[in-house]
Amino acid sequence: MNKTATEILIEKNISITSPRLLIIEEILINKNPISIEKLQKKLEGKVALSTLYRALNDLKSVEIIKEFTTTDSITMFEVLDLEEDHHHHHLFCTNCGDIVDINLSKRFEKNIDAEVSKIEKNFNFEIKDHTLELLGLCSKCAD
Amino acid sequence: MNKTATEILIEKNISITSPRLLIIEEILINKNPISIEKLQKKLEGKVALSTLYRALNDLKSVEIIKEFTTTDSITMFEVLDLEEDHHHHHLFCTNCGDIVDINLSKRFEKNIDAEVSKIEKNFNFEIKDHTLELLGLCSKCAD
DNA sequence: TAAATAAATGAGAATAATTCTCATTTATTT
DNA sequence: AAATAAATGAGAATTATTCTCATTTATTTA
Repeated sequence: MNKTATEILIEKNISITSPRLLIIEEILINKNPISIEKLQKKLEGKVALSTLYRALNDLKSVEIIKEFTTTDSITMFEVLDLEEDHHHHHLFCTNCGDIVDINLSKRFEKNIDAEVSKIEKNFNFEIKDHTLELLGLCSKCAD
Repeated sequence: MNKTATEILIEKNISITSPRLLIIEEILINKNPISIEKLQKKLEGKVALSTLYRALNDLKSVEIIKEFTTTDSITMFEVLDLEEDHHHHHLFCTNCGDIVDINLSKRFEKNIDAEVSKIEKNFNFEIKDHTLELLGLCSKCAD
């Protein structure tokens, strides 16, 4: 069963406040990563802008959420999946900006790992993580 | 043989000015993508900051360079490879921020394409492009 | 469970990155 | 070489984000 926002805060041992709950819930509702812009709109009137930024940083520092920036410079947030292995990849709609989380098959992940170890040797790089980013049009935007 | 900065500007039919030449040369010298911060430092005293930003936008709009943002929000620029197929991937050093261009084997690219078409169907997404981002430590930063 | 303490919030000021304005300079065309 | 068009530099304006501090809310203690 899914954790509630309150449970998540308790688990991470930080105090339970209304802005934090609202923010976590909003990101959870969205299921996929959400842009700061959308978050702002959704929480308009409920959470002050300064609080939004500060609370997002608080939630990041206890690893409840993760921030990343898209290749075209949009700041996004996603809830970190606490229990499961949360390695995943992203599907970007280059038209509306929506991002969808995807998992690759185990078999293909193994393929990637094999290729990655070759690259590690060739480039003398110690690779810790990877993501495959897929860019295109979501069903709505494809018409 | 490699094109000179002047030749690149002529080819794209935009006027040849000293800031544009200096910027292209600086990005070319670096071989790999360069951050706006580094570019700024390198061109300090030679190109006004407002000109730097404007010229970068000009060069982007005629597709001489490409801008992208790293997952941790650093703005980067790279010269687009005019002749060759320029599909490539990036190796990110999470410590010093350096980025190295890499090519995957043809075989592995085909693997990716196959996996990607499955995902297209499953998610009803029209995928146009992909990049594999590898995150880790470059040889210097690994100690 | 109320009082004391600690932490978080909201509003707006401060900062940083980027874009805009406009008078001057440089490039291109005639 | 003169006329026209385009680009530059300096600093003002804008936008995203962080910071400050008085007030409010949450947590701890008695």
